[in-house]
Amino acid sequence: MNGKEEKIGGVGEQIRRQLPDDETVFALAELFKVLGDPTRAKILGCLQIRDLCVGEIADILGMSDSAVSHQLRVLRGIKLVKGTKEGKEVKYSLDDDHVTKIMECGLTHVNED
Amino acid sequence: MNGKEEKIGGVGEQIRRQLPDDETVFALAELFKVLGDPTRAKILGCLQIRDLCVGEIADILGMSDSAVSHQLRVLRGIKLVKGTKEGKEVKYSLDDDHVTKIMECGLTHVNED
DNA sequence: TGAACATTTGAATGATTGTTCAAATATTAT
DNA sequence: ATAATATTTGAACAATCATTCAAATGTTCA
Repeated sequence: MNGKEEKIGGVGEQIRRQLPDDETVFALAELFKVLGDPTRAKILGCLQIRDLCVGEIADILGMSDSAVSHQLRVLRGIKLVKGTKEGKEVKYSLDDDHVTKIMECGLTHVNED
Repeated sequence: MNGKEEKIGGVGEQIRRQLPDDETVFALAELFKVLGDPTRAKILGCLQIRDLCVGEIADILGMSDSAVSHQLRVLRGIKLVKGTKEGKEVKYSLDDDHVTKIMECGLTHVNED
């Protein structure tokens, strides 16, 4: 025992027990990672105003349809947005209004000081 | 005009006006990006339980002191945590309780369905 | 059927990022 | 001063990621 390793039943285990399980932490981090890209944040911002199709979002943000489609796939992947086919277009919308709450929550932090 | 470019005064401009300015979007994305790493999320989880110094966090999470210190630097960078020197240790704590609110906000989304 | 439009997909590229390792700094105790 | 402990720092490496480009898929309309 050289004092560097953790003691049996030490502080480590005591606090580890109070932490959320790994699965939860990873899911939470994954959610924030997806929100943590400016392009995706902008796309979500657009969809908070109204439902839009790929081409419209690309127009608004000045990006290629392809780039937008790639990001929408990511957003769809963790159920932040959903797309429903309408003729030859696909109309995208927020999957639930939780997203809006989380982003507002973040905005309060950003807009203070 | 081949129908692919945006019309003058079209949908793009109309919606663009309602979006938060770029500066805000980038700050928001930066915040979420920092939260979007499992290690950093865990560190914040630890500090929600109680103030801790680098070595303790490394112990709890089974990581090297160096790796923890690197991430604490990132967290300090956007004022999510603050560290105060106590002897040869540095005690870290959450900079404000906003962080906890944001993470709880995210957890509600993760724990549903 | 064939042309035009909307979206998706896959590979490639350049950029960013988390961890490791070794070395540096700072504080306390002998 | 020397040794031991705690934290920080910088360079390096592998892994991840966003965008681009070209091609593929699917849908509508003539």
